Amino acid sequence: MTRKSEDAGRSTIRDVAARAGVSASTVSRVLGGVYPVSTATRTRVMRAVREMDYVADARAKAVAGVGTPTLAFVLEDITGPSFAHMAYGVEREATRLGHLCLVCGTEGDVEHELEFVEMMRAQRAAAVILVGGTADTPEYRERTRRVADSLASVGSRLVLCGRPPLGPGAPVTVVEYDNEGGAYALVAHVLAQGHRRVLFLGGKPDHTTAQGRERGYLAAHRARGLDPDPVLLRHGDFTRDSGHRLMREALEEGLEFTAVVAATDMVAAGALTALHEAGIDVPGDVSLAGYDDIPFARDLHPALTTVHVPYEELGRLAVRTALGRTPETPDEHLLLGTHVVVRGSVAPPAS
Amino acid sequence: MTRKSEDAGRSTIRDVAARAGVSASTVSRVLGGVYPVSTATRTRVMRAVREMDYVADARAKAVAGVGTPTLAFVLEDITGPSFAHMAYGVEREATRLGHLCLVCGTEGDVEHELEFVEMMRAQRAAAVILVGGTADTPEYRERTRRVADSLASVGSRLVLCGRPPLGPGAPVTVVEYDNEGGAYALVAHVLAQGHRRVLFLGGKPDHTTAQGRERGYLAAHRARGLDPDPVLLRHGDFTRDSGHRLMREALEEGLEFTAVVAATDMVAAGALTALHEAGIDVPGDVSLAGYDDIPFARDLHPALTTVHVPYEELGRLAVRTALGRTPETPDEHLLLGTHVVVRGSVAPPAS
DNA sequence: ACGCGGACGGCAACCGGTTTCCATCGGTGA
DNA sequence: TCACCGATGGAAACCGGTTGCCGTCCGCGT
Repeated sequence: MTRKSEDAGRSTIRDVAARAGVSASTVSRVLGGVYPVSTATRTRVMRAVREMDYVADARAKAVAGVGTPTLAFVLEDITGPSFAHMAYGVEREATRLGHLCLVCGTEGDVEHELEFVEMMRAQRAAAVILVGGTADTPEYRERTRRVADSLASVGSRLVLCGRPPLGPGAPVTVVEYDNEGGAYALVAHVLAQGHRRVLFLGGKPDHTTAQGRERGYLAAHRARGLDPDPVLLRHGDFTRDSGHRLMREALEEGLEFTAVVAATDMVAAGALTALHEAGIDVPGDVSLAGYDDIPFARDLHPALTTVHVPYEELGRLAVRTALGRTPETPDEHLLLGTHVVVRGSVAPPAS
Repeated sequence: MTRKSEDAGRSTIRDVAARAGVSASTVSRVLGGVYPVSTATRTRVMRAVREMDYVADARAKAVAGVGTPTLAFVLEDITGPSFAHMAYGVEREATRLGHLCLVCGTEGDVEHELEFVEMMRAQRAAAVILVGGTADTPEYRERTRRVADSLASVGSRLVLCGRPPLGPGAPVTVVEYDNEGGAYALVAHVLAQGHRRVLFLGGKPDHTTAQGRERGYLAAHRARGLDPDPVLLRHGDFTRDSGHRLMREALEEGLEFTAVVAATDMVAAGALTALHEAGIDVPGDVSLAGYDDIPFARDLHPALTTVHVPYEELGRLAVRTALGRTPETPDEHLLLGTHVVVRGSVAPPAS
């Protein structure tokens, strides 16, 4: 029966005080570190703390107003490489700034998203970061604006990350990257190689990220006085399987095209495999480009020409701007740039 | 001056009580839902709640013992696909069971890991899940055992996920997958094709996951009465860049081999690119295999033969066994199986 | 020797909830 | 008509911390 086994369970600050023969306030002050405490007392208290392996309950501290602040991160699916990189940036920056980091997955379900936000409001999270595109309907704006207000009313801040702003007046921080601009540059590059029938493998038609990239695709055509054939616009989602399926269908239909631009690298990866399966050479017969520049893009064969998006930086920026603000700070709207990364998957058309 | 603008900030349960003309206890009871409250009172309270957009402070509830439980997830880098899938499983299962999910990234630094665990102890997390291999030294076991004890003393549970157990007696749940077995099966498959010089691109020499896979590599050889040339064992880390570099170096050295087994799919991806860059055909000239079966493995060219690891299930299982236990439950040690997925990257050697 | 001030530490109030215990009230059966 | 009972709601204690306020004690200067 060692002395040690007397830790009958969670011990409170008063238990520690009793053992050290002082009051709870003194223990609190010793642990706090600033208030003057005599060396003898401090030693006794610290010994008791050590012997009991005491750690103050962070929740109680939070109630008293001195807790570790928390920040919440709500996304669709952390499994997607771009989301994972944003999550990485968010988490790194949050812990750098001494915040805890809560993560919630919504599976893309708006109801879940609302539930999570409400929970985070109850948690009094310093900031709630909503990540990823969504359907930009009037209801969305209305709803999200209410969410922003109710978060603001408990002192926490809503951040929209890669998601459309709500118009003026909502207490919101927006951090976006330029989907349209990136797609424009990418498609311009493809067109400059001489391609004229460029298949676009997009995402859900009402998804803002997908829409932005699609707009870039169209704009790049128009800038050259071209008007792309509507049958070249395909819609799916942002998964590898979607790219694979869409590509296979297009091939089976006998659709004519000399280049493919996918809405994400994942989609491009699936499409590439479908092309390979059909015995089509890339970029000899067909060129292919992606979007996101995930690490794997280099390892596809041929290496994928794509648009680099600074996802990690995006995440870092989201938390930095959200946390480093005073009530007077004007609402910010940041737009990060992207750039085309030219690799081997785009070449001039065959003939 | 709308009536609404009187939400001067966070409102407490007493504010709600005042507005509804009842006591705080009554509000608590209405919100709690079980205690008998007259319809009239309930209505008045609910109206006040709605008008003030009140949400009870979850931290305060937690102190009172009725909070949303929380679970913590500590990993090296959420950017790795296999980690991301585990994270997904953990998060999904946690929210399914009504828990919040905290995530911490350690960058592989043991000090950070310890700091995080201490924070989670302060948070009174229901469970702390430590994810991913590590250096299995006596100090590690000693230290981790202390961590497990101190977590247990505040009522939370340590879970080791894909990490070596600590020996008997530590209050720990272990959920592992069979690194050695998977590597054994994979390498046996490669050897069965006729390969005799199989390059192994491993991880850090003292990393348990890397060690397990390396042991499988060796065991598969010995089972055939083979004794692999030590120069065929290379060490790096689990990144794509490591695979790329190791492969290039081996090529530059003029090392002889007819097959390559990489410790992870990421490593394999980098290696594949290095092989392509050197003009080597896979699997015509050299066969290649990976480990993890990340979604991308199918889209490499050729599609990667690899070992499937049920990462998502691993994460789910970790939280399920950690949370669904009573103090009497014996400490569990689960070992999940893996299986080889044969695709196109392994073929018999050239001649 | 006396007064003064700073160092130290305890009491009690507070953070924002929950819950036990008890008082009140209206209705019912004898 | 009165005693009794169940339904309802308030006061106060509690969860586990922090901190303002104040009393005590000690050492110092004059």
